[in-house]
Amino acid sequence: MPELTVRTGITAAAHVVPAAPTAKQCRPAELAADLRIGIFRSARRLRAERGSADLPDHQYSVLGWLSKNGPLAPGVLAEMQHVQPPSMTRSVNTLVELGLVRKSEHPTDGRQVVVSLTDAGVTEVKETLRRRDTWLAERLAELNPAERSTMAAAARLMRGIADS
Amino acid sequence: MPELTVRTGITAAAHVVPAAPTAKQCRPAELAADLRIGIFRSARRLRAERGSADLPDHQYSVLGWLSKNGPLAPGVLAEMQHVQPPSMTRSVNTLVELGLVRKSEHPTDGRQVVVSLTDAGVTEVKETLRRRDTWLAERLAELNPAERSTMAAAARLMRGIADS
DNA sequence: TATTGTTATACTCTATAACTATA
DNA sequence: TATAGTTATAGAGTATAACAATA
Repeated sequence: MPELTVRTGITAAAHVVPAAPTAKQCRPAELAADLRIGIFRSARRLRAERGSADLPDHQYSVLGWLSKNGPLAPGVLAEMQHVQPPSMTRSVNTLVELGLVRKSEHPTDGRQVVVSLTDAGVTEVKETLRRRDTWLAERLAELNPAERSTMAAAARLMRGIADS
Repeated sequence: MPELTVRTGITAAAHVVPAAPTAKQCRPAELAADLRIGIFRSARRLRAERGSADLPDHQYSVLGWLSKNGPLAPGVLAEMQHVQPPSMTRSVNTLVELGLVRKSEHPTDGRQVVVSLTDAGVTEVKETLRRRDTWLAERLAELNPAERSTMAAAARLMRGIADS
């Protein structure tokens, strides 16, 4: 358990939730409704923070996946985004025109195309993430250490839930 | 502070986070990145749970706002959804054809139209929320009481953050 | 013959501008 | 004259089907 004594005056229970939820609020059914609202509202607000290219969500996701996974084929990107291949062809072409990605030949398979981020694309991803995290960090900085600890634990639990 | 002694064996600290986050994970900058991922992934997964009408998000939001606020004018709905009036005209007409909303005359102002949910529309909203909450509640039921308490506190903090 | 990607075509959603009806 | 809403038209995004190139 972290000792934050010096700076916060809080010792052992630095991550105790300050205003304890009631037992009712912790029942799965009630909690689900509360949490759903919190998640949707936060996601909506966060998504509004964008990089300077101000891309639509579906185009930004392409940059996000390339940033996370490295160069990918259009077919793979289409599958990731749950769209059909022709739609991804269109999105990728738009991003090429914007100078955010490039298309290159596959080294061994002449049928395939490899899509990768340009420097501008890398910058756009970084800028978008930076703006979102800056906005969120400013809000989190207004919380007290115990509340931040709660959010840190919740962040990990939400990732587990989403991946289940 | 709630006493959950009997059922959980946990007394004073029922909402203590089980695996305490490290101090680093609680710093606003690091926490923001973790939380952003948790929020986006959870929202994406939750949004996939829909009612039987399987409406696109923008059409479902109209039902959601009507459900929350009662009958509204198309212009108000357009403003809420940040779209232009003609777009909302189209969405509302689609929902009318689906039998989920109705358009009526304004009692005093002949220019205005009042959009309200039909019984089918009410049912669709309830079903969507029920499916999302059921899915989420099942995941939450797999957590231990302390983890659920953490999520309950986080839910309230997220609503505060989103509304700030 | 199967796979990868693109082009052709149509439908949906959105926006701006012009129009109708009412205040 | 101002307001609420619709219609007209055009620009994106997506889907299915057909096509081209390669394995």
